[in-house]
Amino acid sequence: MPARPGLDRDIVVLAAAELYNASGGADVRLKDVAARLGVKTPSLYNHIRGQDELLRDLALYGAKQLERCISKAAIGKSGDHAVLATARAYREFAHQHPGIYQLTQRAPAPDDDVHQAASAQILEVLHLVLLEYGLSDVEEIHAIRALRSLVHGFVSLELSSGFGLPVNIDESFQALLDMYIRGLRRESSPSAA
Amino acid sequence: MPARPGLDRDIVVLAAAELYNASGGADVRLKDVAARLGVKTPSLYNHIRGQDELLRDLALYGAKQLERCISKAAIGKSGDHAVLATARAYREFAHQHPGIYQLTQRAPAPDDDVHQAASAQILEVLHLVLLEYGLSDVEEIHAIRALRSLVHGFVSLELSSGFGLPVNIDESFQALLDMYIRGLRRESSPSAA
DNA sequence: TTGCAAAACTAATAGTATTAGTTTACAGTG
DNA sequence: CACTGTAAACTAATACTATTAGTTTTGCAA
Repeated sequence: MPARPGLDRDIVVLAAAELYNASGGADVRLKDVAARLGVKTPSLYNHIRGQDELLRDLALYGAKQLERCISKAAIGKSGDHAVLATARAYREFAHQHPGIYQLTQRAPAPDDDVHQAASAQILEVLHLVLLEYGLSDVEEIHAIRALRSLVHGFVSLELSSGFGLPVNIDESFQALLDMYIRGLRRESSPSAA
Repeated sequence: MPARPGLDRDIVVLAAAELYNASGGADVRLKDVAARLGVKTPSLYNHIRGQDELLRDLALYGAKQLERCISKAAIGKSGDHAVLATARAYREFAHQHPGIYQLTQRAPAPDDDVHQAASAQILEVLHLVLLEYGLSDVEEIHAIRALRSLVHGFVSLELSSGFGLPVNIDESFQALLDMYIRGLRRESSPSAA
């Protein structure tokens, strides 16, 4: 005689998200998700199609959260301050949601318009942040790719304990961003601002 | 009546490596590895302890290969040329061995001295490449972390199809390295070399 | 030639995802 | 207030993979 927990898809995704974050990116089994919700594994299938779809849902959920997070950080700021704030918010998001962050790195399926759009939103934020540097289209593409590479690479190494010493990591990140910003300025004003 | 293929650990690891690269980083099952070697799955256990150890062996194998690859690229070069060559070799390695490259990102277990040493070797190469910039210890730590972040981030996004447009990716990478090198020089000689 | 050790095999176990089919709880209707 | 249909839980069953146990075969060495 099952008491009805009143699940729905969002609740399942949220529970999975918490488990992923708690485990720092390791495998999470449907069994564990079900257990956390006080339910047997097959019951999840009333709300999700399966494991693959759940991972996609988590990636989408993460992308939306990440986008909101960096957007808010950049509100009311401009130029270098906006770039710094965005990058820091990005890194902080990865720290606070390590499991979900890693899932957001899965590329959306080519035919998954919703997920594609969510990814594009993140790029849009970076575009807006870089607007006032007055870069050409091509320069901006390079600049966005550079920023993403920089920040993702740093965060990714950091999360996988790639940096041996725990000290000075914040400083390293800051130094990296300083370098990026100097590079930006150089492109935007050949005569040095 | 089994004909003996004459396997050993290295052959198993190599076969797995090829499968990982061919699949671009997706899951590879012991079943597949066994099949490629013309053997039943349990026979693999005569040579490896299990899946986990195989992954660790692959990561180690990859780390050694990567180290050799970037070392060779930097031989006979100095300064900016050495940095560029190293970064390009790193990226090229990831292109040519996408599956193994991703496995090399798994952090070695703290008590796995051999694997730890192989990872350290890679850092050692970067250290040597940066030597002649005359950085302080702290500056060098930042510079190494920056370079790793940069290159790994770029390659990682690239491999996961993170960059929408296939055009100009080489240029983006070059622009990123140019930025890094300018940053390096600035630190090494405040009065501009 | 014989015997031993390594390395293959088959058979069996365990864990997870998934599907099929059954049952129960709740919401809306008479 | 009883009745019924549906959604969502359950149990049971299937498939796939990793792993272990125990058996057999091969090839080398005495």
